[in-house]
Amino acid sequence: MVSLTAPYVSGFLAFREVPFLLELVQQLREKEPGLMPQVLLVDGNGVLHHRGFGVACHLGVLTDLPCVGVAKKLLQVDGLENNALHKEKIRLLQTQGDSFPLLGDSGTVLGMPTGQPSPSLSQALRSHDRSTRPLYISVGHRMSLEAAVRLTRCCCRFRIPEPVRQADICSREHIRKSLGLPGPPTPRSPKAQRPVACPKGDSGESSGGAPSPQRQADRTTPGGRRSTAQHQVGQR
DNA sequence: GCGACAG
DNA sequence: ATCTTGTCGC
Repeated sequence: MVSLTAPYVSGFLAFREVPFLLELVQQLREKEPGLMPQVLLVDGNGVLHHRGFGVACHLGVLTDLPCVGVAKKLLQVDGLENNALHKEKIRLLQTQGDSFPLLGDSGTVLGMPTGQPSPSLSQALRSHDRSTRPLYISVGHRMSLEAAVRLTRCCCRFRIPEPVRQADICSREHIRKSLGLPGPPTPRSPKAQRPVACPKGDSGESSGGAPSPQRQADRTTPGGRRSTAQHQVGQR
């Protein structure tokens, strides 16, 4: 558990989160070098960024590890807009298959939106779903966009790639345990469960070698209505 | 008032 | 991020 000091400002996420992520990597290097991941999936953007250098780039440079930016929303930069046209392209991803390049006004390919990851794992997808929100994959460090997209999709059991999802789940759990526990020790009723993100079908097939552990995690709590940003964060 | 807004 | 609302599967 750490305490964040920097507030969240769009475009400056790295300045808030990277110091803690970097420290985790360094601790790993020192104490458990055998567990050092070959690549990090970072919750945020890489080059898909106002200045072409999002948190995934930032962390990549400081750790010298390959990094992939995995964002859940389109950061509207370099002329990219989450407008009707874009949404239509996203909607087509379902049927068209994979993804398309996000080309900024500058002529740079900034990223790739990816739809539902593996059709083989989710065939019930076609029940009449519209909620297909994409992931926005961008290069962080030392990896091509194509490899980043492939790797990310291989890690997806649900919408959120499993390394990111598990970091999320584990960090929330850690925080919940740390601060009293209004949680779920008894999943009693078949009704009152926490609805999980994704769709319906998923053939229970797990890829043998999820190739990449990863880093990431943090949850913030409003921390009172003081304007001073004192947020609490879980790491793992 | 309205749109933006990675997490 | 957090919050609501709605849908679907078990």
